[in-house]
Amino acid sequence: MSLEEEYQLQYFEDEGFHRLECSECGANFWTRDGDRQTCGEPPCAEYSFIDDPGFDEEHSLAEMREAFLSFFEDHDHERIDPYPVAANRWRDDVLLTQASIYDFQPLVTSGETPPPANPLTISQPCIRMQDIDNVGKTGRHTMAFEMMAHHAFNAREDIEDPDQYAYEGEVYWKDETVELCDELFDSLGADLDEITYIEDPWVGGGNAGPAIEVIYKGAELATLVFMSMEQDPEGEYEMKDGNRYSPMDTYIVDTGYGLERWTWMSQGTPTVYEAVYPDMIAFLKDNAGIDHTDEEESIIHDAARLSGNLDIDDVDDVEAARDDIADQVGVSTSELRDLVEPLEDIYAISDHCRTLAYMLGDGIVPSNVGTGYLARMVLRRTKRLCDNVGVDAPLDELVDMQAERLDYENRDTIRDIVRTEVERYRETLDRGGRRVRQLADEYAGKGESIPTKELIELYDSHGIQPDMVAEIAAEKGVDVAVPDDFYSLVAERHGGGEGVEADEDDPYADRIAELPDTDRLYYEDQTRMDFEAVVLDVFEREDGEYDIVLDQTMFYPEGGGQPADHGTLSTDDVTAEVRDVQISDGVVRHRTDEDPGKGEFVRGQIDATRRHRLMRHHTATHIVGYAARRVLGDHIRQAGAQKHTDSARLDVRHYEPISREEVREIEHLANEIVMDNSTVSQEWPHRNEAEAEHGFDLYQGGIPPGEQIRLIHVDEDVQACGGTHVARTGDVGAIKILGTERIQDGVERITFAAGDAAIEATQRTEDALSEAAEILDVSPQDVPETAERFFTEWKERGKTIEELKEELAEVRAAGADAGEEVDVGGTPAVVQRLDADMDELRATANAIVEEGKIAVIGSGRDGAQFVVAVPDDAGVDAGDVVGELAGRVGGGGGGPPDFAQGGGPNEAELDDALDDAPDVLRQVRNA
RNA sequence: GGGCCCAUAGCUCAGUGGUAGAGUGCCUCCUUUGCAAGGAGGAUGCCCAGGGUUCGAAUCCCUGUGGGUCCA
Repeated sequence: MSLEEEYQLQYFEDEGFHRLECSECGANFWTRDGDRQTCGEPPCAEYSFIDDPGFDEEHSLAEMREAFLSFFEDHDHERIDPYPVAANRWRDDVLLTQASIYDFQPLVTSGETPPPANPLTISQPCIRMQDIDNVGKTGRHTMAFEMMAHHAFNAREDIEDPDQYAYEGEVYWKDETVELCDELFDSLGADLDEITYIEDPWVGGGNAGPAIEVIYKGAELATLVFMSMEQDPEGEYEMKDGNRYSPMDTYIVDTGYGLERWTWMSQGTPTVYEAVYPDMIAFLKDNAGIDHTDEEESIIHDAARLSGNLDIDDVDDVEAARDDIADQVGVSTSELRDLVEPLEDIYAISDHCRTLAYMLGDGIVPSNVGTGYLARMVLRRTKRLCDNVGVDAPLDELVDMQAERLDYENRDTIRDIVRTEVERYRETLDRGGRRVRQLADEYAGKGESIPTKELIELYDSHGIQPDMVAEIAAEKGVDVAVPDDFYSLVAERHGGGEGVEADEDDPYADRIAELPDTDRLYYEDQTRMDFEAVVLDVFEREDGEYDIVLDQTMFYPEGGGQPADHGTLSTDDVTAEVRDVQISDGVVRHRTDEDPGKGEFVRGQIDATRRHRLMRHHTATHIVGYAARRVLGDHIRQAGAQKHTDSARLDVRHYEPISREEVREIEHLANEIVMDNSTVSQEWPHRNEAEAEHGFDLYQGGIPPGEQIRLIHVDEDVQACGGTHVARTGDVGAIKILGTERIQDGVERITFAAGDAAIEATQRTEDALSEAAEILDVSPQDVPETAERFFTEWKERGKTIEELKEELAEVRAAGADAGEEVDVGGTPAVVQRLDADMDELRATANAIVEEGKIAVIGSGRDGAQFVVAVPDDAGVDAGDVVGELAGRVGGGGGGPPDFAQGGGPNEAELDDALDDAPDVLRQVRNA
């Protein structure tokens, strides 16, 4: 079954639309103009709005956004504030927000959670990294953009249980959506006859549905998606991805209107960038000293208009079209290139700076993982573009220009981060440059070019772009051939083998699924440590332990970085020790050593000391996180946390190491909050209200499911949290930060202890110090100074010993107590036993050689060891001698011909071996 | 989260199992002296930590720590 009939809209009929087929591409489309030939979308048609804007008035970005949002507000839509560009703040399957619908996935689109409003309108900042190479060059690609949209969330009315989903009934569907689109165009003064609605079914992420592309004057200005089907092997519709789909109970209007395109359309500038970033472009041109004559200006303008009319979808097309365009505007290709390329860089810089402002403004910290890595990549690319085109304004200032325009409040932090990153990049380049120069020298010496293998290594392990290698190598006159498939070669190095970790098989998942959700009493009263319950089921495990399911429990199951409670479950006959508690699908399982019996009443008793310690550490984690945010900046966000009974750790995103000074400040502030002894409160608001009031910073520890979420208030800090907490901050007792460390780039770990654990931790540190003080026999305050003195003295002593050994060796060699002296083919040889360490043996042997004699020294200090040293021209290979001698003591040895060492374990054979040494020497000489 | 690279003198780095090196900077002296510089000599080191292999480890293996980098 096809989707053709899905497009037979009443609205089209009422308005007298015609369904036509494009003469170029064959696509079906709807239009008021019955004589129309093509669908209107490049390459079937050309842009017709350059120098001839499609709307009545010119709009700036802000004006166009406002026009759109207020239009939909006037048509009964609620205006929603945009979400962060860091989509991983509310979902864990993507890094960046790439469309407005991302804001409502997965919980709203699946019907689990109601939308914040219905219908709604929004202008959502988005970042798409996949077009990064095209930005600036094609005239219309941007990495940062705003997707203006209106959404309506519908649920079918003919389903069995209307309460099954978080929204009910139909708000509106296809006809109204197209009508709204048409009216919006009309309100801006567009020529409605020029609009085409192309049938273009949509598939993505397991969903599908009919969709319409809206084309006006050659530009795709909107996409209207009617998400209504899900993948289903039995489904009646086969879509273009080859899979089958069937209708869903929920169906959603998902529209996307590109703010930049609409703004561009209203201005008719040659490129989208000029419509969106007029101020920034003017600033950058001035800063880079780009100044065009009127004639040049008109060449650039014409070239841009021409390339806009071409089907230019990526950089390769630009290159291919350049000759053609140069020809048409009447200049040489290289002239055109020289005029246009600096502008392309400036366009890209403007766009990238806005991208960075979004990312950093939303609290992304550059790092080598996740969104942090994407931010770093964009930043480095932008820096390269600036250097390339000769923009010398500091990058942090450029990003700040955009951050200011976007009304971010954390502009100082953003500038700080950019400065830190630029400096870091400079260091990487320094390091890389040195490395490349060295390699270039090496290959220049060999008269070869730098091989691909080295290029890959330089890029993959050291972050040096191949073109940079080529540049530096050229200075040294060395060739570099960069293969076309360079980046796929890099990818190859990373291999494919993704380890799929299978979830642990739950042998009784079916039985668990049938049990009711366990009533979790610890949310009602976090301080109570005993309770009564009925045993609903008992599962005997293979290891002889039991999993007990109760109707209700006070036991906290492991979760949110808080370990499970321990304690006991007892009947009159049995007391079962609870050693672990887990929750799955709302059912709590208590791991015990005894079976209290299914159907029995049990009394539960929590190990109160353990729980209290965990509660203190959990509340303390919130306090420390809040204090860190106050001290280090608003970007501070939890990257992970784990509580224990004797300490806890909090990982936060931050762009530089936390200094000792900052640690002190955080500790002070944290303890002030403790001393304030304010109430720690919990509430269960609707998630939409919670998000509206507190933003997504709620989800520090992960994104909880469900409509109602639990919020914990500690001082001014609010977090969605499922853990157990003390009643007042004062109950935490005290907070002692034990240390900070960088666990990965952009993530700092703060380890701390709370309550009695803080005291114990302090005592441990003090014990260590006082023990050290005792050993050094000084007071604790003097330990650092004394340790330094001792260390220095120890080093000096080492040097003195070294010198003395050498002197001793010389005296020995010269003295009469030298060992047996024999003649080996005219060269005197000294054979001697000297029970000393290797250093001394070596020194002695050297001293003997100085006198022109062969030295054979043996030591029984540590097994049997030999050193053999031979003066020049003695005709004896020291390595052979040592090899022979060492063999006799069960070992081996070797070394250069004039100085060898070796040994073996059999010390008893040492003297015999030394006795044989003269013979060995003669043998080796004759060999 | 995964892959790769690196850790040796204050700095930049050589050193692939056998006596720890170079350049630069530093110190002293000499020459010259307005400065820059030139010459001679000298001092530098827990070779990141711990374990293993070996007669012997800066070097090989394992673990950890710290840093860098690429990818999702």
